[in-house]
Amino acid sequence: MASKREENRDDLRKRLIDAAEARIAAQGLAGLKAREVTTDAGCALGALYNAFEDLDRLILHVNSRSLARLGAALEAAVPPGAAPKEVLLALAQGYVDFALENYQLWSAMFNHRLPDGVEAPEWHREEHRVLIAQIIRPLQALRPDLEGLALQRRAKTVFAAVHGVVYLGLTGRFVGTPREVLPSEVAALVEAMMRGLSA
Amino acid sequence: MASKREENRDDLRKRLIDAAEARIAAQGLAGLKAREVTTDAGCALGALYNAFEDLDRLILHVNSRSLARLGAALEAAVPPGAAPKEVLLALAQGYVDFALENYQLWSAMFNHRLPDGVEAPEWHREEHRVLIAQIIRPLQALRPDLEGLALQRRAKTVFAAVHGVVYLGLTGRFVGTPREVLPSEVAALVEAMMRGLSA
DNA sequence: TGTACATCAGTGAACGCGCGTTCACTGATGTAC
DNA sequence: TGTACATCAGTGAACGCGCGTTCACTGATGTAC
Repeated sequence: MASKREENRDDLRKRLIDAAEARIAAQGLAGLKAREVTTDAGCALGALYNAFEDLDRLILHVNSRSLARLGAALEAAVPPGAAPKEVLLALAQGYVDFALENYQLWSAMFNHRLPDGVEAPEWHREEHRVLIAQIIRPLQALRPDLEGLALQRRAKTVFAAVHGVVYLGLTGRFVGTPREVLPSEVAALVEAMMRGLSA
Repeated sequence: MASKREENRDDLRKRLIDAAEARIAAQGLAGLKAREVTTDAGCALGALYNAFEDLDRLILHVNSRSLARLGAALEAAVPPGAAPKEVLLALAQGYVDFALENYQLWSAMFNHRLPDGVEAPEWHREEHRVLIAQIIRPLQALRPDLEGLALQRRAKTVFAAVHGVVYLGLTGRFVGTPREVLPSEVAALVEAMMRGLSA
């Protein structure tokens, strides 16, 4: 059983992640400050550096949570027993919805950069793979000719294409698809890709 | 004819843009510092603020140049007299090539953010529209049923999809398409979309 | 259970530093006559 | 063309500030006996 120290430590870590998540959701990744996060979590500034290596690591944990929530949202978006085409369409719509509803947390996942030379830890990369696996399954059914690596690449391409439309649309940067038509444009994109894929 | 003062001013502006462009190309947008840029341009730190409102404005001019070069590269990538499908494919390949060859300048266009509440000037937004126009033309031929606004949106969606694949692939962030297979994956994406579109 | 010591988490003032921007001054260009 | 004054660009030291991180200290939790 956990000692008091471990309990406290885990509790503080959780409070810090909660606070950071709330701050990012409210003000975006750039609005996250060590001072504010520790105040929100009810601890001193220095305690952050006992709980985590640095602020970047804390952000990593927030992103890890977001990724898990995204995965769950995608899973929930797919109706049970749906055909592969329906599954892909549902995943794409689920992705759009998630991005719309969790804009700041979603974009924090893509905009957070570790300092030069620092790699994301393996456990976090693994989480990414799980996400792609959700696309691979229905894609496999549509493209039985694609082998392991080629299939994996194609799944990433499908993801990246949808992501690109959502990202440019939501950040409003550059030429983006307006928010109102995002769902329909993404649907058109995925449908077009599937018709192309199954041809 | 331009007075000596105007000449000097224009010359300094040009030297600053040149220097900033070179710095960004070499070290990325985040590696651009006012001190370095003015040293490179052969002027004092303060002179920057005579020539431009602030550093952000200078970056805007660099991005404007990059955008123009991108436009020219895309135009050059399309063989004269190509069929609409070929045009779209050539544009996409041209985009991949441009991003690969001008990675830092290309990503600076997408990663530069003005301070909160500051909008990009109209002349810069206009440049974005010109880019999309290059896609609209061939797309129009493939989809004569699409009207003005819907056509424009679809063109943006096509652009954003291709951009997404290239962006995630090149930044290596998240799950990206590996660099070696970018061209073939983008080609597959565009072909699929066109088959879907013309169906 | 109690006592003495060791260990480690919590504290927040202070550090450090990067870096965009300003500003008083100098010197060059332009204007009036 | 020459002189006197006005205007504005060039200079770089100094400012200012945001903000992540450290560190000497205090106090709580754990361990030994």
